[in-house]
Amino acid sequence: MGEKYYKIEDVSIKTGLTKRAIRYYEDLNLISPKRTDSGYRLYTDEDIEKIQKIISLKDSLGFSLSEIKAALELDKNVKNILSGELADAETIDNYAKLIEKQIELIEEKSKKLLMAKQKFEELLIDLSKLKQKSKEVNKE
Amino acid sequence: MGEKYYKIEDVSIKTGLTKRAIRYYEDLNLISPKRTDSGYRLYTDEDIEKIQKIISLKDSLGFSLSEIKAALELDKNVKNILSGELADAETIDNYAKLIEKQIELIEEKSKKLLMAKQKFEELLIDLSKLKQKSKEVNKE
DNA sequence: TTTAACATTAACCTTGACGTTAATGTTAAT
DNA sequence: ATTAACATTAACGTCAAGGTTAATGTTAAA
Repeated sequence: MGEKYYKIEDVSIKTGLTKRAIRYYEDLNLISPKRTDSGYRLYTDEDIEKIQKIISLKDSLGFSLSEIKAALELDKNVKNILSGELADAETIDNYAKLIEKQIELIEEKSKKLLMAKQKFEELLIDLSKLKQKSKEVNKE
Repeated sequence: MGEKYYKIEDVSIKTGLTKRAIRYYEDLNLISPKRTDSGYRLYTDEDIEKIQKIISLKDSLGFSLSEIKAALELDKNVKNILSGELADAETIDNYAKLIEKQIELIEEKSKKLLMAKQKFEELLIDLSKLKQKSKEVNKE
């Protein structure tokens, strides 16, 4: 199968990350692109999707790169099990608990986010009321 | 009115931040506690609430301290206007736009958070199905 | 074939958000 | 009056997440 490969500059353009950041993520074993014989990094579409996932987790969840690594590995391990890799009941239970923890963490963050949003929305409403009033005053 | 004041160690215990971090936030002008004649910092309940707000913004939104500062100042400016400080229509509009931006940012983060949550929930479901199957196999 | 535009590693630099240590002052209790 | 347990500032250290620079190799096009 003829897979398409991208060089690092293309990936940089596609993802918005700098080349330095992309290489840094490789240092942390977050991604592992192929190489040409001469040593150039070659990225697949999958690699790029993974990078975009990383960006999203970093920006939205405020996760550190090492937390992201843990989450991605958890995801991968579970998917391996789901696709046939054998695992005993205890292992499965442990993974399930880890996932539950992640979900709880996300829910907590969601809640706080919505609270912050609500505060801003209230401010906005108050401001628009104020604007309305000042308009009426100027009419007279 | 006899306001209650806390010293830095109490604040540290109440908020979970280290004393170093609390002083650092003061360096960044995020908080401005009173001082005793001898120079000891004195915190009010309001100060503590503000610190808790900062912690929440930092952890849930993944905001940097300077972003938090901007958001808190925006909040304060708007509240000043709402409580009587005069401002022309343009100023009000500008603040409104800034608030809208914050809200959009929060919505974006919320969306991504929920997507991540959903992925984990799907994993969890698949895992529990798998567990069910392995139980059945062991019965035979 | 030489040049422009890519790529590589290695090494040092920077910024944010604190940790740590040192030297010293203050307060409350004994 | 002394001591323990607080407090202060100042200064240097650290860690994550890259930025920047230097020296060098590769590739595609003119």
